Amino acid sequence: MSSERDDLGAALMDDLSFLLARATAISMSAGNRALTPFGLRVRSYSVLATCADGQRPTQRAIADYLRLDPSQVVALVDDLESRGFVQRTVGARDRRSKAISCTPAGREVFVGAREALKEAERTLHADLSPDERLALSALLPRLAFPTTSE
Amino acid sequence: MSSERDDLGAALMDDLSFLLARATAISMSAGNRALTPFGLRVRSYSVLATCADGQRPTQRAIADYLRLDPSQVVALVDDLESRGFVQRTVGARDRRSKAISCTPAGREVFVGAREALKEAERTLHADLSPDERLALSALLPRLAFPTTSE
DNA sequence: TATTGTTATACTCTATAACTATA
DNA sequence: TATAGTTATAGAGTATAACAATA
Repeated sequence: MSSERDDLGAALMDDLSFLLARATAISMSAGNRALTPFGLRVRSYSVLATCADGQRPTQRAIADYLRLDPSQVVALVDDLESRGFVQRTVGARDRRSKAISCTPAGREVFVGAREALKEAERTLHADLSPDERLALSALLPRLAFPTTSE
Repeated sequence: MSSERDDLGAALMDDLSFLLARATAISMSAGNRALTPFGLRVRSYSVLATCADGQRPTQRAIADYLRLDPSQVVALVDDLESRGFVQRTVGARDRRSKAISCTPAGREVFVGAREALKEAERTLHADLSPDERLALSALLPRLAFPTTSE
């Protein structure tokens, strides 16, 4: 071991893309592990989260927000719907669209899953100071939702 | 349009994992696009970067540093080697290991690729202030190389 | 016995294109 | 014509297990 960090790839250490990718890999790995007891993965959890607070987003809105292709959302909603966590409802005004709503069962699993995720994140970022965490909470949204049209 | 950001998933907006994942997706997409002219992808570029400055890391060291499975490194090095960008050399002391070294051709393509990546990143993060960029450069390594053993 | 690289396999994720039904 | 959802498919990334050569 002895810290691979300093030894290799000096060129990569000031590469925000690389750092983001590595941080995300660690985070997703821990997240998926934490969500396993709930039968969810980071991906399906995030879909559930878009409707868990009582909103009824269309699949298109979910796709845009999560930055997924609409066809991926189909599969994710299929999965969540087959387990009774969400429901599709044909749009009233626009009958092409489907509003996704969270069932009580979905809401329940979401609440537990969210706690498990938060706990995993706490463990993972235990060595960050409150200030650092605050700074990240302010900075990451800038990267995740850039004004520059991707 | 009209900013999907505020509308959906309030639960996700304070979720560092989600923000990381979304930022990474944007960054990787832009990175892969920028690297296309060089016949590289973010993944193969990062392997090249570990030896481009003249170091000769083993595949195992590369796997640890990039957080890849050793079997993935095999495929990536195969690809880079087949195009003459890197070379495998059997380790002198430990004949099990293979030192990966960068060829002049590899070095050349790396330099161009690195510039293209930096340029893409500049465009993507154009709306960040120098202070914000500095803060990210300090914070992201903390997430990418946590002291907590993953 | 343990480790490096390798092969193989299966699964997840990503990216496209095309189709349907509505608008 | 254009858009929401869907289906299908191929390619890239991830995760495991097992094996040969070497330590």
